[in-house]
Amino acid sequence: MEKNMDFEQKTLVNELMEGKELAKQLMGHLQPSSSHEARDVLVEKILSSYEKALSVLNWDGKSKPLALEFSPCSFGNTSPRSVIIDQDTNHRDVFKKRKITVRSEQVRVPLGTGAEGNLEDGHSWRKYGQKDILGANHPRSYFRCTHRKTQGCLATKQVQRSDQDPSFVDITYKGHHTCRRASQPAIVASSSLTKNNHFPHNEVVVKEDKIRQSQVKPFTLEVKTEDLDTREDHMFAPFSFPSTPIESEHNHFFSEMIETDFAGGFSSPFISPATSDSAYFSVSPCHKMTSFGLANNVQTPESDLTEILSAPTSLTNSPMGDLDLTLDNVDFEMNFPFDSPEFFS
DNA sequence: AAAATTTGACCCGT
DNA sequence: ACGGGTCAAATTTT
Repeated sequence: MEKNMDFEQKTLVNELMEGKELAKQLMGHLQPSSSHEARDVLVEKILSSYEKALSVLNWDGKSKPLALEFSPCSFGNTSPRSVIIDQDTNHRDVFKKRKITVRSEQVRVPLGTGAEGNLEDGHSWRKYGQKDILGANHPRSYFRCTHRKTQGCLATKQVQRSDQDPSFVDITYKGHHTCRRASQPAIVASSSLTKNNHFPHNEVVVKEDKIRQSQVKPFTLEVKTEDLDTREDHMFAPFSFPSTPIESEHNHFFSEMIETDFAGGFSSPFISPATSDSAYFSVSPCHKMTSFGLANNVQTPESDLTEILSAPTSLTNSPMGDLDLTLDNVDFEMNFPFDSPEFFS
């Protein structure tokens, strides 16, 4: 059984077992005599485990919960196979090797910013392939997170020179970064943001269609979302958009975006022509900067939020004003080939 | 020596 | 069969 598990499964089981173990430890600290700090640390670790487990499933952990259905025996000592997700009317086995959907986001950045390479977008990348793409003038490069082997981080990105404007590259980020970053470029960017007063606050534009907006807003980060996956075998609930403007932290959509799609760590000071019926909301980076601990290994929505808000500053000197950031659903294979079984055994 | 990149081969879905 | 994505050996860079 264990030998047949692929990497995600091992990671998932590992994280869940870790969480279970930590919860046990927490139980031991429930007496009033036990230290508050010890409990806090354990709670943090448990949350971290859950975050990681969810991210393996490409689920952000904050969106509306799915209808989880457990078979009668699943609360006992049964294998994870008994955990079933009920999406639509089909019962689905989490560990079946089948397609699930994860989102990706696409950004267009000018050449020379560094983001097209393996740095400058907040993460380090290792190139693992290049391919000539039919109908494209330039080859597409494939990168994965440098920490794939050491930390099992599954984030990837594809970089391709734009055909329309060869001075731009299109970067498609896929998957979550589950790695912890030794250095936090986002923090550096944040501090530079405070120095750099060109952009008193950043905005995230959420739009539901591709209607063009007349006014271009410099250094607005635009997120375009589409549900591209029309297949019936969704594992997870498709995106749903709020019909009203986003209400900060209570909004599932916002946190889902931040958590899920900016894990790629792009830097996007550029903007696209916005839409006429976009929902705008602004978040003060200063506010967010004070709202979390920077030294935390755990990837929190706040840390990602900071990343998204501050990252643009690394590219803010660019004269370019256009960025299309699309947030699409793409397919992701659960049986992702992974060649380092020694990592979890 | 280790890490990163290059590149043809291979795999898999359509 | 074809095209996109990944693997992995060879090569280059650090």
